[in-house]
Amino acid sequence: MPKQTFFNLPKEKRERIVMASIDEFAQYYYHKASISRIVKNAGIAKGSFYQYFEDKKDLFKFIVEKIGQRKMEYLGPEMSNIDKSDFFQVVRSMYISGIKFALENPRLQDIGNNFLKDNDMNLKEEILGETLPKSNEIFVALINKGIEKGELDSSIDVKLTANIITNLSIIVSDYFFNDAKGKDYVEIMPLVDKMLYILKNGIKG
Amino acid sequence: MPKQTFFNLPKEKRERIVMASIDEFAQYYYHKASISRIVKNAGIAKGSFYQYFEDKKDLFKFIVEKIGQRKMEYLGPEMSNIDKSDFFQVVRSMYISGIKFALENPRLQDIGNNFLKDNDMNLKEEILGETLPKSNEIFVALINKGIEKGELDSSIDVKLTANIITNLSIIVSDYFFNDAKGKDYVEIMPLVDKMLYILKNGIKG
DNA sequence: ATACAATATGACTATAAGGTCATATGACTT
DNA sequence: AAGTCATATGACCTTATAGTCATATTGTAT
Repeated sequence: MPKQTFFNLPKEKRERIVMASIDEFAQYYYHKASISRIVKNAGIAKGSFYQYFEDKKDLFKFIVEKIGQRKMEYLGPEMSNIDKSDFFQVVRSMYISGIKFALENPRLQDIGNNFLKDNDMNLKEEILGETLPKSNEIFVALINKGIEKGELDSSIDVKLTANIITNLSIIVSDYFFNDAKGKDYVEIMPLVDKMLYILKNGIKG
Repeated sequence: MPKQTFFNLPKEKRERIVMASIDEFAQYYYHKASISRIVKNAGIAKGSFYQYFEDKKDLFKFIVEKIGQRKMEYLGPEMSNIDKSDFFQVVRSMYISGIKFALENPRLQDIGNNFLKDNDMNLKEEILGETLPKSNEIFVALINKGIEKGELDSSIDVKLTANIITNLSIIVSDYFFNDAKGKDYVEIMPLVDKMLYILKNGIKG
């Protein structure tokens, strides 16, 4: 957590620091990000930075939390529909919201995705704490309900399936941004639907 | 490419350097790996290192190529069966061989996986060159043949499917090592089969 | 005006990185 | 024994990092 001093700062200054940090982390990710560059771009003194944050990790944690909150603004509404819609509708909305978030917040998406891919388990544990498992648990619950309702094949491995669905969401947005670049928002839906078709029916002829 | 000097070295010394490098990259990955630590652990002088390699990237590229070769020793035999077996048999063998490689070469697996996840596209491009797209192309060809033979649903998006299959192979071994840790070799097959079941039939009830 | 606390500052420390280079060593040739 | 060449060496260079700290500035309350 940033120190109280940081929160006492005028909003404009706080935002300058946050912006400079996001720029830095988006370009250099955590390990290669430089506090010296951040303070230079934010227009504050090095010493001031350490009046606001404990250290680099403290700042990064703050930024990652901000990203999480932002993403929740996209996913939250879809998750409240969980009980009304059927399984594939919910997954579909979540994938689309995920890509929409990525489209509208490319730098945040970049930081978040890279962080999730990072192999520094200590860092991940310290920063995500108990947040990480939660995403999977949501899908586990969703899948179990889908099975009860008969929407899903009861013979699937629930945990593995939850894992696949989580990862497919990353795959579909990576695919959208890398392999199918240049496309715009309207082209998301067909891609997501193609992926969901495979998830639903498999690829067997 | 390492300099000629490196290849002139006695085998024992060369292997000491390779081992120390693998240890270093497995623990610190590319960006945080330290040449100073490598030369210390290999028992050679810093100056000597630069008689053998152009720079850090040169060494890493050499190690990544070695890993690729090693992995091909596992996957190669399966790929020669491509024409005989049916689609899902081939994919199954490749997944299993992949996990077997990971089990028997955990440090190499670690370096390779982390490198593939890395977002430093420059580094990836410089090191993989044209190797990266090839993996996907193999699956594209395989899928097209599967469709021709009627083994696969002809309405699937081939490129997307190839992408999914490539990524599922990473997912299944990550899952095996992280979420299902402690399990031993015999427990791979059911896991792979569960995943293939989903790929084949989907999860719809 | 004075006193006090919060904030701002940048030179500084300590550490480590990748990479260089003049010199030393040792083996093989003549 | 002299000369040549590949190899070995570690002190050294530059550059960068995260983090510290004594001092200066500012705003506020009295």
